[in-house]
Amino acid sequence: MPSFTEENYLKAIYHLSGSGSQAVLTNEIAEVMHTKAASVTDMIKKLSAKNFISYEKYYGVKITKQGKSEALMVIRKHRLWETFLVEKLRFNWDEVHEIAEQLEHIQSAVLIQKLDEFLGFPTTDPHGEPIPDKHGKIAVPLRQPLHGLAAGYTGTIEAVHDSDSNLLKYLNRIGAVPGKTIKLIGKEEYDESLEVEVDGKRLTISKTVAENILVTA
Amino acid sequence: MPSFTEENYLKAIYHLSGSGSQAVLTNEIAEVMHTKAASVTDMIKKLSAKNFISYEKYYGVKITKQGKSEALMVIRKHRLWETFLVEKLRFNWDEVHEIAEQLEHIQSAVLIQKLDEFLGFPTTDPHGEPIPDKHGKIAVPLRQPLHGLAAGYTGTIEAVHDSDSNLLKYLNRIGAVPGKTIKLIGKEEYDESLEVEVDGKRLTISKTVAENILVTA
DNA sequence: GTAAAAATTTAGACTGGTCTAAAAAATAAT
DNA sequence: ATTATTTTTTAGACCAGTCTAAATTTTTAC
Ligand SMILES: [Mn+2]
Ligand SMILES: [Mn+2]
Ligand SMILES: [Mn+2]
Ligand SMILES: [Mn+2]
Repeated sequence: MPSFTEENYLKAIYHLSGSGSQAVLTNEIAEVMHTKAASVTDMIKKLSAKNFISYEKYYGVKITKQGKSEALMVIRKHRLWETFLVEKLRFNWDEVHEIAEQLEHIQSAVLIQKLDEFLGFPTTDPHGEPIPDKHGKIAVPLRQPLHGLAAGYTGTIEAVHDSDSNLLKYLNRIGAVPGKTIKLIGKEEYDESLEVEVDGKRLTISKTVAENILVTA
Repeated sequence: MPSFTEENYLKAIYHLSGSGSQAVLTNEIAEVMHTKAASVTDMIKKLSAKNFISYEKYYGVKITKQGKSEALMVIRKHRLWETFLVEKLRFNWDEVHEIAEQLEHIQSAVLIQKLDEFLGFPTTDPHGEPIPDKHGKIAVPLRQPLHGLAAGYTGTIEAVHDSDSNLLKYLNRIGAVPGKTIKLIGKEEYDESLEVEVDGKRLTISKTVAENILVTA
């Protein structure tokens, strides 16, 4: 079994690799883990020794089948707990990520199965992210950041990035939540801000915000 | 904030001290923590430096007001999570202790308040143990192990010790659960087994079992 | 009251995870 | 092609928590 810390590394590597396809570099891991490259190299060796990743010196790491499976189980737990916190305990969607970071490491296969059942086998978490099933199968939806699309685009908000509480509070305030239709009216060249229409309301959002809104392709 | 490990030590010391009244010896702690006396001495120094306990060399430790408060919060979380697992996730009462040992260390005051509310502010856990309130106030009930009482005793089962899953399965099978009336018919001198009547049924229980059943005084 | 036994503490070492500073390899610039 | 820069790895250290073995203190036995 991977340790608490190893689970966090595997999750980060999985996400950085685009669900396991590309190789991930040491510095990329260091950045998202808020740690130093030297620490990452140490951990990489441990994960490699346990066959969770394959490692070629100076050329980054690739997650293995086994590592991917572990990562997906942690992601499943994280998203189920977030759903529980919002649906059952009535948390706001901006308050749950940090708590789920802890809950995702509780070890008990039965627990997570019963939790899944209790929640009615949800398919997405409060931020629109898909929840892997008990076999680690996950629906990989086609979607892209709103920033980068051309003016005239119309689509549906599929998910939003969940790690910044202030962003989520803001998105909730302007009604930019998963399921809503969003139109891209125009782009401002100077600061790359976007003129959009969400839920019938016209407003301007910054580049940073637009990068965190994921819409249908 | 105390660490994961420090919380487990504080909880053990609190229980061993009889809710904080008596001093606790190094070897007692080592035994319940499944560790060695040398490790306990090391930890004692850390807990003492943080003012969770007061420590006199060679004469054991006493838990402080602050240490007691921390211990009670961990106990509160443990018992609320056990209640959640049984009441909401439909676990059997013998399956929840180990999982609650992990869940009790999740850090979030809001979480535990919302959980308490979700459960309808329960006052006892699935094994009959009282749940401290958010201020750490706990009802200290008068009760004693069934073993040691005199033949002829009649009373109510208040609680049972919860750390052994096989014991709990057995108690459930014979109907010796909190709330039930229990009569002590007689004692066998040889092995200190007891002849009892639980829920109208006559049966013999061993000394070990009787030590784990807590009844009204 | 001294000796033996038991309990406790110290000394030194190990693992997991982290860090800084220095060395080595890879990439970019000229 | 050599130099300069960036990335990555290694070397050595630290902290939390644990261990074994040895030293110290307390308690028990006679
Ligand atoms: Mn999250
Ligand atoms: Mn985490
Ligand atoms: Mn318990
Ligand atoms: Mn615990």
